[in-house]
Amino acid sequence: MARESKKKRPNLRDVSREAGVSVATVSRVLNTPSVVQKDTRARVEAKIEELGFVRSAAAFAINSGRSRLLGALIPTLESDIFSLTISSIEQTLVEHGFSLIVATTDDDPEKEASKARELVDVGVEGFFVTGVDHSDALYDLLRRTKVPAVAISYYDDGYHLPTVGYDNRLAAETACAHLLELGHKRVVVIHGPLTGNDRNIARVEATRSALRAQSCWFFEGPISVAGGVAATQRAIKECAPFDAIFCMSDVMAFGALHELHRAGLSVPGDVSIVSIHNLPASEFTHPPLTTVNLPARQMGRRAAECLAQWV
Amino acid sequence: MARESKKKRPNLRDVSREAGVSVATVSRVLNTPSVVQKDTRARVEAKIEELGFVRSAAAFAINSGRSRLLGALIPTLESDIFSLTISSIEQTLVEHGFSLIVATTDDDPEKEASKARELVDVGVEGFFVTGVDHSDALYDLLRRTKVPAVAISYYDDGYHLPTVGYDNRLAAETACAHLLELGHKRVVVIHGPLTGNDRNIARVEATRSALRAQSCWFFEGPISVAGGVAATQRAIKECAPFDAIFCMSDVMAFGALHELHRAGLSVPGDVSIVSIHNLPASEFTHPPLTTVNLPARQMGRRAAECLAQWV
DNA sequence: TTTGGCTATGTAACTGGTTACATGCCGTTT
DNA sequence: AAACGGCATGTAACCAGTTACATAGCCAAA
Repeated sequence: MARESKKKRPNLRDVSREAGVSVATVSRVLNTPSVVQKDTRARVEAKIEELGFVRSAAAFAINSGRSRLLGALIPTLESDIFSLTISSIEQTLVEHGFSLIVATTDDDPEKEASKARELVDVGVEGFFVTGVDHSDALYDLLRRTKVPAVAISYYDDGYHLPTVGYDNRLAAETACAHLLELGHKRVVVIHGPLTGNDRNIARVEATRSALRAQSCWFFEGPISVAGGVAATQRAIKECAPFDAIFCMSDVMAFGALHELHRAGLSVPGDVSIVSIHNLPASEFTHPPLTTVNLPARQMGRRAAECLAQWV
Repeated sequence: MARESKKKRPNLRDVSREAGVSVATVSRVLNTPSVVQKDTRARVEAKIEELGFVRSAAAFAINSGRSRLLGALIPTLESDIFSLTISSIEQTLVEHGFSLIVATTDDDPEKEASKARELVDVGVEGFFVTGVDHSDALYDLLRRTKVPAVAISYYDDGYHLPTVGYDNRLAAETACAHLLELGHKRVVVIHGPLTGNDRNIARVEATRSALRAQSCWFFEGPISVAGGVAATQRAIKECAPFDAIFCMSDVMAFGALHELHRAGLSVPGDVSIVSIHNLPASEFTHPPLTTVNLPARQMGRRAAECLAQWV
C-alpha cells in the first residue's frame, strides 16, 4: 500500500526484481522477445502487465539515439492547404513509426528559426520546413546540428535541401495560359502576402511575365475568404471593367466569387475566375471553381516518406 | 579533422574538457547560470557556442522527468473546426514552453487508444482527447500511467476528466429554437457520423427532443461539403417539401446551400438553413449562414492553459 | 593564529534504459 | 571422460545529462 502510493512509475529494475530475473532479460523481452525462453518471457510479460510498466521514452531515446519524433514548421494551420498537408504527413508518418510535432510560424522567418530551435531542443530527428526562403539562423542550425530537413510546398531541384512540392511558377503559368486561351485582356490578380513567402512570390512573378501583354492589376491580402472579398471590392472600385480574376488561392477565390455576386456580376458571364489549389470545397461553389490542382495530400505523403527514409 | 568528421555530436563532457571545467559546472551554466563565476561562465558559453553543443533532450528528460511534450488526439485535421482548435492550442502551448504532437484518430476509439499509447510511449506529459466517449483501453491507459488528459469539444461537469468545450446539446437547442421561432414545421436534419462521436450524438438527441412536435427527417453523412451535398440530394428526393434544414456543421451547410441552389430552391425564401460552428467562411456564403457560434479558438486556448497548468 | 562561513567548483552517484561480454548449463561428439 | 558448441541468462559498463555532497580558497571575526 505504501508502495502503491509513494512509487511513481515502475522501471526496468522493479520489473526484473519482481519477476526474479535480471534487467537484461526484461530488456530482451521488450526488444528481442524471440531470444528468451518461453516461460521466462511469459513470467516477465505478466509482471510488466501487472505493474503497468511502460518503458521510458527518454531512456530509450538516450541510448538508441532515436526519439521517433519529427517536426513540421508551417505558416499556419488555419488554411486548408496546410492542414491537408499536415494531415497526410501525420498519417504517413505513423506507418513509419514516427510522431509529428507541429509548429506554426506565421510566415515569419525569425519565429520559424526559433521554433526550429525548439524542435531540435525537444529532440526531433528531422523536420519539414515550408518553402525555400529561410533565415540564416535556421540554416545555421541545420548546419550545426545536421538534423535532416526537407522543404515542402515548393519544388526546386537546385535547392540544397530536398524539396517535395509543386512548381509554383508552373501552377501560375497554367492558370494564366487558361485565361489567355479564353482571350481575356484585363485581369485582376489577387494574391497572398509576399513578404517572407517564396511560394506567393514565385506565383506572382510567373504571372507578371505570363500576362505581360495584358492589362493587369495586382492586389494583395490575407489568404482567407475575407481577404478575397476585400481585394475584390477594391478591384471593382479601382479597375473595373475587368474580364477575369486570377486568385492565387482557392479560399481567396471563394471571397472573390462572393463579392462578384454581391456586386451583380455574373461568373463566368461577366468575369472569369481561375485559382490555384483545388480544395475539396472548390467543386461545390457556384459555379464550380476552375482551379489548378495542387496535390497537397500526395505531397504530404511523399514528403513524409522522404524524411522517414532519410533519418 | 578526424575529430570533426567522426564525432557525432558534442556532449557535456566534451564541453567540460575543452573548457577546462567539470561537467557539473557546464550543467550549471545551462541551468542556473547565476551561481557560476562570470568569467568561468563566459568561457563555458564560448565553448558551447564554438562546439555547437545542444543538450540532449532525452538526457534532460530522463532526470528532470519533463519532456515538455503534450499530445492531441483529434478525429481529423481536415476539418476547419479541429484545425482551428489545434492551431490555437499550439500557439498557447508555446507560451508555456510546450511542444505539441498531433495524432488523428478518424473518430475510431481503437485507433484513438493505440495512438494514445504511442503518445505515452513517446513521452508526452499529458494530452488532449476529443469528446467524452472513449474506449476502455484508453481509460485503462490513463489510469495506469496517470498521464493528465483533458477532454475538448465537449462540456460536461460530471465527467471524470476536466472538460473544456461547449455544450453540444445547448448548441443544437439554440439552433432549433431559432427554427421554431421562425415557425418551421418540416425540418431536415443533416448530421455527421454518430458512431463513436459523442458530440454528434448529443446534438442529434437534443434536436430530437427540441423538434418532437415537428416533422423531422434525419440524414447522416461525412462532415464535408460533399457530405452536405449528398444528404441534401437525398432529402430533396425523399422528403420534399420541407421548409428548413438544420446542419450540425457549417461545412455540411455549405454543401446544402449549394445543392438547394442547384435544385432551384431559394434560401431563405423556400428553405431556411441553420447550422453550428460559425466558421470564418460562413459569413461569406450566399446568403450568409445563420449559425450557432462555437468559439473554437477560445476553447483551444483554455484547454491548453488548463493542461499546461496541470502538468 | 585559529576558527567559521561563504562561494565557486569538482567528484561521483544517480536517472532508466541498452548491450558487449561473461558465465553456466546441457547435449553432442571424439 | 574430456572437449566442444550453443543457448539462456546475468553482470556491469555505457548513453548524456542532473545534483547531493565534498572540497578548496578566501576573507573576516575571535
